[in-house]
Amino acid sequence: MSELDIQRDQRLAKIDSLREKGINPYPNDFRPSIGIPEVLDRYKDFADEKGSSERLSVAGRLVAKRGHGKTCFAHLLGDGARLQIYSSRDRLGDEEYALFNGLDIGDIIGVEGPIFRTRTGELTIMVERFFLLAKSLRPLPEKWHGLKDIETRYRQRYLDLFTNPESRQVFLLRSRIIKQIREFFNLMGFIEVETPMMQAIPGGAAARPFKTYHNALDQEFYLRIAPELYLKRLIVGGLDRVYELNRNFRNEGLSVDHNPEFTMLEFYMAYADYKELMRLTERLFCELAEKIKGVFTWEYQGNRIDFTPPWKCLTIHQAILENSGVKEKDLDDMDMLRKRLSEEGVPLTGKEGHGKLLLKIFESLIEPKLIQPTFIIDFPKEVSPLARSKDTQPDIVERFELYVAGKEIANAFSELNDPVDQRKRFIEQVEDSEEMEGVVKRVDEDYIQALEYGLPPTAGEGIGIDRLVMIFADCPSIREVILFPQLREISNP
RNA sequence: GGGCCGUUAGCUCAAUGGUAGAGCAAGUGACUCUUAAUCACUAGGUUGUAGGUUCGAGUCCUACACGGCUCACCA
Repeated sequence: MSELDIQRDQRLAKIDSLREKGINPYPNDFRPSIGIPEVLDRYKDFADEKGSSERLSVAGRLVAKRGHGKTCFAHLLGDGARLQIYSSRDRLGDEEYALFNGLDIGDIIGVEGPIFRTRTGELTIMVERFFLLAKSLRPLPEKWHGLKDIETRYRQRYLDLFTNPESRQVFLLRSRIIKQIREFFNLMGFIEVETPMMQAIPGGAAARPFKTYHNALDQEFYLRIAPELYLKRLIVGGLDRVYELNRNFRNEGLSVDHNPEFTMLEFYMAYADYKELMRLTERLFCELAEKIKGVFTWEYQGNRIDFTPPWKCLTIHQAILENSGVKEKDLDDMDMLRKRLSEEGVPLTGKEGHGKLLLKIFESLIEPKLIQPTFIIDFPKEVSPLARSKDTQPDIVERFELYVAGKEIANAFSELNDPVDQRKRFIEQVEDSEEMEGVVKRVDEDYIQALEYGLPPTAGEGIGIDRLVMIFADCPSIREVILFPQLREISNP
């Protein structure tokens, strides 16, 4: 019998013995009068060693216990804060005090009593009554080192959350960021919408989708890779400012920057163009920085990132010339670009057009070097099938991507609203695209039809929320900002 | 999918190819202001799995599983 089984059996035996005494080990009739962080705040200047006149009732997880014979100190963890409690045989009497000593670290309990400050200065509740609220059967991770094993932290996130305060902080930060983003867009008159996660034609991006099946409809669906085409249908429908903050699914490799399901903010604004979205994006990030961090600049993984506007803005050509050693005359020379890419070890199919080659050069040579917030503009039309062309340069589109810390954080453009042009580009896309395993490539005629009714001139943007949170929380991996990152299922042979 | 690294008690970690160990957690006892409480004693292991080499394997070799990093894939 393993150590774990022994401890579980001991605690199961305790449950039996409690039940014999008529004590329910899992009651739900205790109501705390105050949360633990509030106790610490309200009584932070309280200095009485004798105790308060008012009695508090608080609840939390027992995380430390120090018995001294006829007295016992312990700590309760609630809402991420720790509060000391003190029980003594004098106060509780023999029977109750024995029950208190029978509590295990990990148990959820409620206590009632006055508050006082110990000789060593710690705010403490004098336990007059206590209640077991949920018996814990398993030993907790080590009290000093916490839970270190990365795999266990992801698989049993609940343990990570209550043992490692830094981890808890990351997810509180994530929640505040998302709340602030919603507030930002709500105040600007955007409405939040929800569009299908299950799509017959996965559009709005070029990624491999997950496939699923609906029994009653007898039809295959794809989990969405982007909400884009549905959101623009809503703009056609007269919802002039919409945003959706929700999950996308892409059936691709996993990495520190990629999780198969990830959270994306997409928003669309009628009667605006990509230049306006650049200004809006700066404002959004500055507001987030100010409200969440209180500063515009902080360290991310050893690099100081400065969000003070205006941010750097480079055309994709400028970025390549500035950072790669590629000569200006070579930018239009497809053979030279190919040569350089093979030198970099980038695999090519041979079918890439000029725009695709440029983009690959940019992604392999430039992207990792863009540490400070940088807008990249003037993307080739060839790699932007949903973006509006520039009136002056039809091969270039009105589009920007935002890079921070070498990561793509946002992608935006003035939307293509010419249905004839859009159909042409969809057809080219279908013809040119490599056959992806199990994915039926076809033109989204329903979307074209919507465009034919008239899409107002519109600008739209997608922001990767997980990556944004990584930068705000200084996390090296996307798994640190996703509560339950995708891991392989443990197989039991 | 490739390469490198890792996997030892519930947790955090040790252990030249030679008897698997510590701290925390657990159990028993002592202790009425402790706080990584202290002190004494006790129990807890198929060293990720399966093979192999060896007189002898946690340690060396092979395969597999899971994870981390990285490369590839990736609008």
